[in-house]
Amino acid sequence: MVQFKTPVDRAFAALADPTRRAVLERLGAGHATISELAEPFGMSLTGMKKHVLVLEEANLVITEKVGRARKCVLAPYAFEGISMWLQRLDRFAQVVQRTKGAR
Amino acid sequence: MVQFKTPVDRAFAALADPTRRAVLERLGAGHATISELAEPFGMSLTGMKKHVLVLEEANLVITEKVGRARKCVLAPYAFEGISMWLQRLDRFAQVVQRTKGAR
DNA sequence: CTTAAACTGAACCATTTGGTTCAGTATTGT
DNA sequence: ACAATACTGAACCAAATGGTTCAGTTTAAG
Repeated sequence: MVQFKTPVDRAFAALADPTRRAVLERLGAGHATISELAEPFGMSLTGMKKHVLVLEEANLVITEKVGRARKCVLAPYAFEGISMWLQRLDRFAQVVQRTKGAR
Repeated sequence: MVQFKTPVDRAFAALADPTRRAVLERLGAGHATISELAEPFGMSLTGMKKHVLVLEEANLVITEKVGRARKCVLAPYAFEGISMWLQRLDRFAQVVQRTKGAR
C-alpha cells in the first residue's frame, strides 16, 4: 500500500511536534528567518530548516528566499482543513454527550 | 530534559496517525469494541488495542471493560484543548492575511 | 578581494512509532 | 466441563522521526 498523504494528513503530522507548534506560535507574532527560529531552541540551522520544510509541505507556512536569508510566514487559511475535520468530530462528541441522558 | 507531555501534546500526537483518526470517526457513529475497530483495518487486536490506549491517554476516547469485551466511546469535550489552540493560531493567520494589504 | 553570515544537502545516528507474533487470562456459549 | 471469543502483556522488528556534524554555496559587508 503506497498510501499518498492527504493535506489533512500532513497538517496533523506537522502539528504533532511541540517544536513545530512553537514555531507556528512564533510566526503568529510575525515573519522570521531560519536563524531567528532556531535560536530560542538552541537548535542547529539544519535542524530548524527541516522543521520548516515539514510545515511548508503541510501548507502551514510559506517561505521565500530574500538575499541570503529565508523569510518564513504563517500561511493564510493554514488551519482550514483540520479545523473542519475537528468541528465535524466535535459535533459527534457532543451527540455522544447528549444521548447520555443529561438534559 | 525530561519533558513531561501536556494534554495538548498528547492530543496532537494521537491525531497524527491516520488509523487513529479513522477510529475516532468510527466512534463518532457510536461505541465499538476493540475487535470491531480492528476488523476494517485487517489489523491485529493487539495493534488496535495500542492505538486505543494512545487515544485514551490523550483523553480523546473513554473505554470500559464490559464482560470479555472492551467498550470504546468518543470522549465528551475531547477536542476542547486543541480547538482552542487552533482558534488562537487561526486568528494570527488571518491577521497575516489582513496586513498583506487586501481589503 | 576577502571574510563572515545564512542557508543548504548529504550522511549519519538514537529513539520513537506502528505494527507483528506468541503465550497467556477471563468470559461466554454448548 | 469444554471450547471458542475477546482481550491483554511481553518481546521483537522495520521504518520513520528528530536531531546532529561536516562540507559546501550564495550573498553581504569591510
